[in-house]
Amino acid sequence: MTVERPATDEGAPPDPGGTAGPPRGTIMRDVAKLAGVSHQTVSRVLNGHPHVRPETRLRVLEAMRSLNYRRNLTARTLATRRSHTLGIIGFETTLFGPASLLYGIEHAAREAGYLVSVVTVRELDRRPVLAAMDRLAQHAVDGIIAIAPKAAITTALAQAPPGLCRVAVGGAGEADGTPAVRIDNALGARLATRHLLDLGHATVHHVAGPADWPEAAERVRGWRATLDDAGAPVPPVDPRWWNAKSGYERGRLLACDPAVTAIFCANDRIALGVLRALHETGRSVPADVSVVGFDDMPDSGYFVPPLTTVRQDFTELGRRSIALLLGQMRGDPAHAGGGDRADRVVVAPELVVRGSTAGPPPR
Amino acid sequence: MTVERPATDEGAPPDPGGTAGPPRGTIMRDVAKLAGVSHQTVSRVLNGHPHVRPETRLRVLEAMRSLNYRRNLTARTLATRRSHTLGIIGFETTLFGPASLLYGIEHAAREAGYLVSVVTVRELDRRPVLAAMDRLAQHAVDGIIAIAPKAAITTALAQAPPGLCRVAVGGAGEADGTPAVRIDNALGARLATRHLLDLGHATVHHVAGPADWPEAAERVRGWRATLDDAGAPVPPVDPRWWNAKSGYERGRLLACDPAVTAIFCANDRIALGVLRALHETGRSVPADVSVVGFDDMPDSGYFVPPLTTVRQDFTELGRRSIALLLGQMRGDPAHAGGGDRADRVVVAPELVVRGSTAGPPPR
DNA sequence: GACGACCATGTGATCGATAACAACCAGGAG
DNA sequence: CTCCTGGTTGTTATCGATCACATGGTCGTC
Repeated sequence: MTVERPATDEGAPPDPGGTAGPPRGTIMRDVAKLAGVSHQTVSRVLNGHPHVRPETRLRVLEAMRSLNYRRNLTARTLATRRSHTLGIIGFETTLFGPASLLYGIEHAAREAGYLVSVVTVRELDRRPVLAAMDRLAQHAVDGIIAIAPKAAITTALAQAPPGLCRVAVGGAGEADGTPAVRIDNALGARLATRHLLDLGHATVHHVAGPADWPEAAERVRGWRATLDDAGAPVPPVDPRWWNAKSGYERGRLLACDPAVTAIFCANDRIALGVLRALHETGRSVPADVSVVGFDDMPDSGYFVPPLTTVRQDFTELGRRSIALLLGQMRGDPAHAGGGDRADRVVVAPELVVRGSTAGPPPR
Repeated sequence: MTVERPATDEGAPPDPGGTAGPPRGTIMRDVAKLAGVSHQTVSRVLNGHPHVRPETRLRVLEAMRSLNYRRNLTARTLATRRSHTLGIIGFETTLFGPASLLYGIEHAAREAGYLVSVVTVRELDRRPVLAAMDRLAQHAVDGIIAIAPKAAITTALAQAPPGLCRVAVGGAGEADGTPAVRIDNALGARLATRHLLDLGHATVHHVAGPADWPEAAERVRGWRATLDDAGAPVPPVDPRWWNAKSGYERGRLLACDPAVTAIFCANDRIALGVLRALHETGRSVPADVSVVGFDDMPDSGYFVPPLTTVRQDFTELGRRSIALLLGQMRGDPAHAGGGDRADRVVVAPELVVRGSTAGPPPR
């Protein structure tokens, strides 16, 4: 029977992969030959199929080890149509939030046995997002996760090549058929605003992020709703970019108004600018004015003073988005998308109280 | 001759890719059939080979367009052994520096026609780095770029699977055979220290980064050399982690010593902590103490006061590392590695003077 | 003792491209 | 007119895995 015969007979082909020639890596056939089995049996061992005699399995494993065999994932992908690679479309990935998201996603993907390929887009138009998806699709990714802070990305996602699973993470998760994972921005804004009102402030001013970013809009919404609920007046907002410069400029104006005693900023960078503006105009924080941020960047605790802020758990966000994507790929109906509720994951943020908030100054 | 015959004869196979069946994408054969040529001719058109009649080429292109054909890169990779994918091994990619590097690398790679796959490692031991390389190698990347701030990564890189090109970016570029791209950290430190000395300070204190990070060590070296050259005393250093907490703790100590009038910090985050410590102890910046950072993070210009710092051009760094890697892959001898000098690219940083530096206080 | 079920394994086709080689055609040299 | 050369195209093997199916044993059963 075949098991007993030595590994070197078999009609004696003229040793094509012999000693000469370019150093081609060891392949399944080499392992099979050494173990005295067929390549198919090697494949079975590799994929953990049942119906392989333990003794045979050991012999194959031993052969793989001694030849230092690694399977060629390209060939596997071609045959199975599954690349075990996920595509990530990123935007502004040098910022702390997106970078953290990327980090969390990569980690979760690896644990699930996937490699991630990253494409960053510089503008949030439909065109470059479609191009990115196309590129990823050509590279045969099994699914796509888009870091999608603006609606343009999400709508572009809906036009993905059919059959390619996708998930949007971040943004506001507008319902347009693409499963999404996001932070509850409105809740975060409520927590911040509530905190300030509870400290006794008559109202809370807000330095908002860009108006066309759903995340910024949601934070405005949560802030306004909380003020309304409390019967507090709602000051005007003037949306700006997510950086310290915006906070500084807006802060200089707010600082002139002695009625301003509490400011909720759309993110920590804006808060940094606001803090500097207040400092420069001689308004002390938190004695004269309280400030709250959003994100909990790594060093927010070392601003002057340490910043009270709303923490987003980006790692969790990454984990949840991978889970959602994999569920969808598995055909799990709970994640199928399209109107059902399980395809909208919302993660709760958390208020971190530090030294930049206190009660209003006595009048 | 074959060109004239309609696309539908050819022994009439029973329309295998017809209307029924699973929606398999269009492949080269479909295009070939529609254009009335062989699949090989389609391949020639796709790869821009000469010796294709212009008329034929147009017919093929037209067929590709009308079928919305996209070539299967997996099959191409299997046949050519080139995946047009690069592997990136990242460390601490949520920090501004590495995140920017990643961004720059991805951009440059895309322009060169490559996709990037990212693996982040959590510890800088040899083991996880080797595992990361292994994973990337299995996915058939054409080359590897490692964001390599510590020596452990670089030495691990040297053990990469033979034949796999690699480049280290960041770190200090220790000569161990791996081509490397890096910032001239010593020069950056010199610029900062020189700037402070030129302002009239008797000496410059330094809050260093972790001792086992070559980048931190190089900055210490540049700082010390500059002091030596000027005949200034060299205060002791106490290496710490790259965050604001370190700067704060060290800053509290330095603030107690009235002789301290100038502090050079190993990065902007440390500088943030130092600024806070000085502020809390009532030492004014820059009137009493001058502070310089390193990195030029996005909001350093909005610290209190705006931070004078050393700017690293991460985008350029990414561009250069891709260029080096591609040159090496091309077999270009100028980039071959192994003792020759062209495989050590050093990028010069730049001093950005803002409001945190001034002359020493009058005694 | 013949039959079928089931385990263990091998054989050949297939995934979708590229590479190597052969075939056909036209035109110029001898 | 024949031969040779080189542009244009087709045919077949190949990359390295998986998948579908066939095959040859072992075992229990009637």
